[in-house]
Amino acid sequence: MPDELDVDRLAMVVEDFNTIFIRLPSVRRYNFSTLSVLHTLGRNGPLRLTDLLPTEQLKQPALTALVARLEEDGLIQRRPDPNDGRATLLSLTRAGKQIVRSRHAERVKKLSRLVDQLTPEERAVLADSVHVLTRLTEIAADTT
Amino acid sequence: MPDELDVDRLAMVVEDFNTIFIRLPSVRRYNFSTLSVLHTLGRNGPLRLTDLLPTEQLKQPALTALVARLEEDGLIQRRPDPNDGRATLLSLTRAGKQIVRSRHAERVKKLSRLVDQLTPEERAVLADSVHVLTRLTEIAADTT
DNA sequence: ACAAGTTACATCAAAAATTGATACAGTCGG
DNA sequence: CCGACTGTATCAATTTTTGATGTAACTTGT
Repeated sequence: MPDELDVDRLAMVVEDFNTIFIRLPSVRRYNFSTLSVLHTLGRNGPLRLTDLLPTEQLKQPALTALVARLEEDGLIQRRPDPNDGRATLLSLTRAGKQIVRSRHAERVKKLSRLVDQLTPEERAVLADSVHVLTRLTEIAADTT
Repeated sequence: MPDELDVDRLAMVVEDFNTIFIRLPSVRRYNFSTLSVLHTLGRNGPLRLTDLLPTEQLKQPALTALVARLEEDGLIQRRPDPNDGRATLLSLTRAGKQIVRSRHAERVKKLSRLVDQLTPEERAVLADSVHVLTRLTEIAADTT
């Protein structure tokens, strides 16, 4: 058992965390697309529709419709892009942020309960790895 | 900067990996629900519809319909549950497994490219953490 | 400074996916 | 073996997504 990085297993673990997170009940019944859009907007500040599009698994008309619904529901704001008359800047309202935050909080809660059952040594190993994992996601953000 | 585990950041990192994975193009255009069902069946062997249901974000009629489509497409198999005349056991066909495998392979490839850009020290830290992360998902499986 | 081409988003009808209500056959406890 | 319950299917109605297309705003080359 060499101490070499098992990327296959790393991918599997991430997949499993995904499903653990997905199974967490959401406050209201927004579908996957909706929650993803809220998450992305919460994470990546104001975005134009076109810039939001590639991160979501939707075609443009579906995203337009989804965004319209979310504006109706008071979860996102649309304002003209000062640099481009055709574009609209999308961002979360306070209510939208609240939803993203509360979902994140539930995931933290879930993770905390799991982490509590680790030994102190295991927790220490995990603690050291968090910044490396973060680095990985940063590399991904740059590379893309 | 204490070496204490930052669960909040851990949750964020997992969320970010989720979106990195989600953005990977899928071979054919199956929607989220479909891919999730395939993944779950691939991971958790034959399952009855009722046992599959709680892990998916769908109501029962939608899952029934989805499963019917997947059977049509030759991605899953349905056979009677020998222990319960009402139930059906669902499992992946060879073609279904192939899809799950190839999606996993793409994620491994993506992760590999990211990992390549880490320093050896960072990779070592990550390598040590993988078994702890795996433990976490096992705890989650048990707890649920 | 303007025509031609491109980009950002909207609109619309059609297709696909999801839901709630309900039906029905199989199972279980007394 | 009866009444209650469970597992899945079916159906009509609703919601979501798509492909095609339109329109206004930007850009480029001249």
